[in-house]
Amino acid sequence: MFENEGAETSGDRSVKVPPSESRSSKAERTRAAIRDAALRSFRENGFDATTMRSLAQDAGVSLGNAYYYFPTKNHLVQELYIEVQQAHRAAVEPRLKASAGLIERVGIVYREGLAQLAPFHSFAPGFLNAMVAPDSPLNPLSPESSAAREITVGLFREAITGARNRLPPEFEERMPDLLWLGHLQLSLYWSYDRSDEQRRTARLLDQGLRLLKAALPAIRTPFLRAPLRSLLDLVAEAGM
Amino acid sequence: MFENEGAETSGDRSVKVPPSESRSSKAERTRAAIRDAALRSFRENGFDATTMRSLAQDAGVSLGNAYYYFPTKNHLVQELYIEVQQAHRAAVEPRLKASAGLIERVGIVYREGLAQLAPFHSFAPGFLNAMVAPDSPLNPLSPESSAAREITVGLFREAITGARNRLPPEFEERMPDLLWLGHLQLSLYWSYDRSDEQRRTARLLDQGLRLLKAALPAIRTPFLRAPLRSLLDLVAEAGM
DNA sequence: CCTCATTTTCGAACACGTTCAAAAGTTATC
DNA sequence: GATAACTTTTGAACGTGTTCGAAAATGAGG
Repeated sequence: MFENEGAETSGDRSVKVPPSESRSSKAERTRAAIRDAALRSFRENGFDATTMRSLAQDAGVSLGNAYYYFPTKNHLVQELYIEVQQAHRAAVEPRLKASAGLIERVGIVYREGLAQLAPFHSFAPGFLNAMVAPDSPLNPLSPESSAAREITVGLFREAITGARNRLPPEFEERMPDLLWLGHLQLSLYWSYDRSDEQRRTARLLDQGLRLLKAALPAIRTPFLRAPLRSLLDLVAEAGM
Repeated sequence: MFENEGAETSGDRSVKVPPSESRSSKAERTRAAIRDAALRSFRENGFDATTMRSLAQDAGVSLGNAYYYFPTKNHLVQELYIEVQQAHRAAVEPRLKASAGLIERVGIVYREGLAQLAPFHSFAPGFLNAMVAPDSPLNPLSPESSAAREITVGLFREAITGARNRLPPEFEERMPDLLWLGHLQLSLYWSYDRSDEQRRTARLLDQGLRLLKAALPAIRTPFLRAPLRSLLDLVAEAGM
C-alpha cells in the first residue's frame, strides 16, 4: 500500500490535484445531476411527492446511486435549504443598504425570509416533518445547518449594527440570536397558517415589529433594563 | 346464544343494553386489546420501535384489524396522549389544593407536565415527528386534540383563578392560553434537551417563572399595562 | 497490455405504514 | 330456521425510504 510513498521527490503537490479533480469531476457531475433533479422536483412537487426513485430517474441514475452521494432524503432537502438561505441573503443585502431605521431593517430580514419561503407553503408540512428529527441535518440545531443558521443570524446582526440608532452593546450582542429564534417560530407559525397568502403571519409579524419598536426605548429606562436583560438571557438560553 | 332473550318481562330497559353492549363489547374488547398493546409498547419501546405489525401481534389480531379500529398509527399515539393528559390532571389537582401563590401554582402545572413527559424522553424524536404533521390528530391545533388541549388550558386557568392574589380580569382571561403556549414550547425545548435528566429544561422553567413573578407587578403599573396587553394579544393570536 | 485496488453504479431486498378485496362471523328480518 | 345485510377479521399487496452485496467503470503500477 505504501510502496511508492515518497517516490516523487519534487513538486508533486500540484500534480496530485488534477487527477483527483478529473476523477471527481465525473462524480461531481453525477452528484450535481442528482442534486438538481431533487431540487427541481422539491420546488415543483414538494417533499412527499418527490420520491427517491422518481428523482433518481429524473437524474438518469439508479436508486442506489443517489444514496451513494446523499445518505438520506433529508440531506437532499438540506441542499435546498442552503439555496434558500443564500437567496435570502442576496435579497436582503441590497435592501439593507437603502434603509436606516432599526426596526425597518429587522423587518426587511423577516419579510424577505417569509418571501423566500412562500413558494413552498403548500408543501410545508412535508418539509416541516423532515426538519424536526433531531438527527436530521435539517434540524436547526444540527451541526450541518449551523452554517446556514450563521447566515441568517448574520443578517440580523447586520440589520442591527448597521442601523442609524444603535443599541447598548450588551443588547446588540444578544439580539441577533434572539431575532433568529423569532424567525424560527415565525416560520413554524407560517407553515400552519392556512389564511389567504398567509396574511395572518404577515399581520403577526407587523404587530410584533410594532411592539418591538414601542418597547425599544424601555431599554434605556434604568429600572427596566435589568429585567429586560434577564428576559433576553432566558430566551437566548432557549436558542442554545 | 340468545335463547332466553326477552324471557324477562319487566325492566327490559336494562336488558336492551346488554345485547348492544355485548355486541360492541366484543368489538370494544378487540379495540381495547389493540389500544393496550400499543400503549404498552409505546411506553416500553417508543414510537419507532412500535410497528403496526408487532403491536397487532401483541394484541393477538391481524395487521388489517388494527387499521379497522385506528385509521393511523398516529391515532394510537393520540390514545397515549389522552392518557398522559389525564395523568397530568390527576397529579396536579391535589397539589393545587395545597398551594396559594400564583406563580407557585403555575409552576406546579408546568413541572407536573414535564414529569409526565419524563418517561418518554428517549423516544421524544419519534413522537415529535408524529406531532408536527398538520393532518395528524396529534397536532396541537387539530380538532382531535382540542379536548386534550382543553384539559391543560383548564389546569392553567384553575391555577390562576384559584390563587390568593388575583389578576385583573382582562389578564386572567388571556393568561391560560398564553401559559399553554409556553407549555408547548417548553415541551419542544425539552424534547431536544440532551442534558442530564433534562436539567436545562428545568432551569429554563425556573428562570422563566422567576421572571414572570418579577414582571407581575408591572401589570398594575398604569403606563405598562397597555403594552403588556398588546403583547398578550400578540402571543395569544399566535396560539390561534 | 495486463493486473488489481478503488471508486462508482446497479438493482434486488428489507421493513415499514397503509390499502383493499374478500372471507368469516354476527345480527336482523321474514 | 333460512336468508339477507351488517360488522369484523384477514392476509396479500402497494409504494415508500433505506441497505447491501456484487457488478461495472476507472485509474495506478508493473
